[in-house]
Amino acid sequence: MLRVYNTLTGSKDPFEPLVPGKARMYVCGVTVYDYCHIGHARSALVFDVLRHYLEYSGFVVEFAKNFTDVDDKIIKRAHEQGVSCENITAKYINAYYEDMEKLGVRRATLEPRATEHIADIVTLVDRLLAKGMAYRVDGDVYFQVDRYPVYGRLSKRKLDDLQAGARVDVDQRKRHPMDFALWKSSKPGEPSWVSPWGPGRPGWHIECSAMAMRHLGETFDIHGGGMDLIFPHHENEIAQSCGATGKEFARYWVHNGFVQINQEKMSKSLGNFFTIREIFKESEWSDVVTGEMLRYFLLSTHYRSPLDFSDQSLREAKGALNGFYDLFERLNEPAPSQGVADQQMREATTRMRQAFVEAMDDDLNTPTAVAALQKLRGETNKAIEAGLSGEMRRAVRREFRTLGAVLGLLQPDSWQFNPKLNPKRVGEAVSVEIEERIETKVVLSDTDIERDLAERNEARKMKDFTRADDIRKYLARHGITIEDRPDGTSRWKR
RNA sequence: GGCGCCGUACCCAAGUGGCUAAGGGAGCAGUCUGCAAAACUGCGAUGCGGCGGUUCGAACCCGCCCGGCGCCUCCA
Repeated sequence: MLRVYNTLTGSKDPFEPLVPGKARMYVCGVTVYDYCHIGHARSALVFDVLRHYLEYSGFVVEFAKNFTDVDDKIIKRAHEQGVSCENITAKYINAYYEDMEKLGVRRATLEPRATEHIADIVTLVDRLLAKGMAYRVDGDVYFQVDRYPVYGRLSKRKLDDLQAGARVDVDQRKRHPMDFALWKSSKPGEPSWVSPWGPGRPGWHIECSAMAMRHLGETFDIHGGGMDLIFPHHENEIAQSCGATGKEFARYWVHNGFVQINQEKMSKSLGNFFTIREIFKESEWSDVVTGEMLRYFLLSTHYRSPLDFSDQSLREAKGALNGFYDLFERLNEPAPSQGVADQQMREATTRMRQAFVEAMDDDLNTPTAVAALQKLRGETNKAIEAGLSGEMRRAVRREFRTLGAVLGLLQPDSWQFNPKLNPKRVGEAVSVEIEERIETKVVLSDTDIERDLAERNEARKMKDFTRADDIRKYLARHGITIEDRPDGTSRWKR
């Protein structure tokens, strides 16, 4: 049974959904005013994996992930560029879909937008006003935090502590410094909707409460997002939701850790920011390969731990994945109908599947789950060595595909031996790091490589091994590895 | 000032009270190969930042110290 770390309780809690067999989750999506960075990628991937694993475990998953499409930053960006807010949000929603597709992150089953739920938001604010948990100041409406007695239960903070730490100028019209806006009156030129309190727009936190309740009900199972959302965003969501309904809001609060650069949080001020599209653009590998490298890298650390992004870590992910795809090539080779290692392979597969499930059950321990796949890779290679039937080979490949699918890995039939997946920037010079030196190589085209390979095989037939090895060395300098097969043919990979 | 996290081999990274401290990458040696690649076999932390303590027993619990980081303000 799956156990997830619940920020609310501070412990790994068994996942028991409200409705048996059904898992309802809401994840805070992005504010669409800029391109997504690798941190967004991590968050999106973590919850995509959680969803996959819930499905693998037999749950029907209802998964809502919102777009925040009305917000100060969007308005600012629109003003800067002299375009409408819709212009900005449409552009970055599109970019988001492109990036996520390359990462292999599926769309949520529901993708609500704040601007499409103004009526729900107004109703919710009204409820809070009626209950005396919110108050009006001019055209604004604020949530009054001291009317919600357990404010701070998610982030484990006390209102008094927060007051002491407040560093921001406090709006004097607020009754308590931590009161936050549910509804903001809009200035001229800002997006605006009619409301009982005058023209305005929703505050940041209220949209998630309204959309989650609308689509998943007043109480649902999982609410997720990045660590940084614990306070104040999720804290405020809880306060206003529970305040309005008197019921529990989300039952499990799941938060992912940050991506860092050189042990420091990524931030625009430090200039250590990598957008997803930047990484794909600069990768020397095709999008399919780069996407899988990124996923492997992001899942090789537990989702709650900080994770340091670097070129080296991506390269290591590539190296680790190569082993799997080398194995899949081997599994495709001709095999006997009876294998002496079949039985032992069957047992190893069962063992590894159990290890995989056990790891994922333990708060989505993807590093250990990946280790189980690696272990199975070793066992399979050994079994092939000993003799593995064709039928068993196909069964093992299916197993890798099934378990890999939970993590979004190991799906392509072929990888490094599939020329279609690899060539990129043909004819261009790229920098490669070889033994801590940066060298330049030219990316060869497939036809160039095939031609050289044919020439080399001619030389080999003539026993001109000097010539053959020269060609091998030449290709090696350009990052091409040749594999000679027992039948005399050769294949190559980048 | 308040709250919290991390420090495991050359690198990445599981493990959080009890069999020989997972797994990957890199490395070295061997088998195989015309040479390679891949694969296989073997090697690699007597120790888990340091020092104390609790315990029959600790990388895992407690205390102190050292080093690094996050949140308290928009942020995945």
